[in-house]
Amino acid sequence: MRDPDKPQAIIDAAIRVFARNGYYNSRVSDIAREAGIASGTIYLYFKTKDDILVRLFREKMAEWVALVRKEVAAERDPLAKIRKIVALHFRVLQENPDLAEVVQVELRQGNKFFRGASAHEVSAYFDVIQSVLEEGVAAGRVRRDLALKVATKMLFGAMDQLATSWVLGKRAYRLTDAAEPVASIFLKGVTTDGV
Amino acid sequence: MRDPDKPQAIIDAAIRVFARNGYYNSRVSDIAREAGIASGTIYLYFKTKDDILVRLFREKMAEWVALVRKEVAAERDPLAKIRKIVALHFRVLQENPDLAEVVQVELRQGNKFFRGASAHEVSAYFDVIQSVLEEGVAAGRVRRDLALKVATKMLFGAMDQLATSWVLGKRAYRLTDAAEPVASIFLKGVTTDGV
DNA sequence: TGCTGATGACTGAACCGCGGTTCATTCTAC
DNA sequence: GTAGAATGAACCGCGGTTCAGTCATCAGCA
Repeated sequence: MRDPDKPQAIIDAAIRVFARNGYYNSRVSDIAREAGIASGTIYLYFKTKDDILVRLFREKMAEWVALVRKEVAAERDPLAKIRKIVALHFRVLQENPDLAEVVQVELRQGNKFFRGASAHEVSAYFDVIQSVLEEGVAAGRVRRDLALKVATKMLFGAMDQLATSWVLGKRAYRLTDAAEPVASIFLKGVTTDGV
Repeated sequence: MRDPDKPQAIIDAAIRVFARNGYYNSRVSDIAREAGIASGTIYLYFKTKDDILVRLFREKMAEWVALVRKEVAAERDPLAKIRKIVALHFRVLQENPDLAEVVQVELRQGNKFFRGASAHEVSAYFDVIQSVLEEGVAAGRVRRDLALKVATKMLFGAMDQLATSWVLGKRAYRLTDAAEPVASIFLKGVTTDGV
């Protein structure tokens, strides 16, 4: 019987290897060595090299969205939910530097991901953000005339850029320190005035 | 004598080819065909395939920053300058769809660009944004306690994400329509209150 | 003006290294 | 003994790069 833990082990090895060398500069044999198996074995569990990256991303993104959903549900106040999302976004990346490297830098290869295989997973994350903003509008805490889709993309883009800068800057500071200012600036931008 | 227009022609051809097929799926011979020359000729003007992408990006980014600097200088009010930057950012991309495709999707390959060759050009753009925010603080229009670097990255990230979504969504709407909401939300987030 | 040789841009077929993938063989567990 | 998981050397297609040959241009000369 095929080892059910092996795909996971391969994905974990791939994250380390891609973080170190980048996707295009990593050989399948490098991943195999990192995982302590033969290169041919990888093809028992993954169709192609691309398939490793796609499944890596899908798996991590699904975990991420599930975590965010859970934490957001535990919060009452819509504005606190936004703060929670930002804090979580930065905390997950800070605590998983290899994953951060792959997600922020390597995973932007061509169309393949954001346009292709994982569009669904990414838009699930957008949906979470947008729902929270909708709640905020319903509760009268967020401007009723807010362009929701634009605001959603802005928040994601802002977090994403902070994360990318942090990764490219060799993680020289604590990303989580940016959570408070990011959330504050964004919230000031979208909330109703006299509150 | 070497044709001084040829590098430009090659870069323009490369933009079209990369926009169509992506960087890694484009052969040097594809670029040559698009430019109407032989593949070997490219190596008279460019050291390697990577060199094409690096110089393409540097050239376009330098043009971009120069344009933004000029337009910003023509404006007095710091807040109007921010609005100008956002409008320009979106307008340039909207008017150059092939360039937009390359910049938003293809140019994110691995470390090579944002970490490597073109870090300087990118940070010049960041500097423009940050200077404007500083002016705003000096003029009392922007909150004095604003985390400038964070706000700068947030604005860039927000614009970048809107642009990326627009490109990935096959440019189904007018990107410039997003300029007003993006600028308004951002400005509401960073300006001093009672103004 | 027409001829000639030199210069160097241009060409594109062929080369060659790389690395993803395969598969004949070996190993392991039951 | 057997099924099927694992191995890893070898295969092979791809495409970036090279370079020997071709062609265009022009200065010098009769």
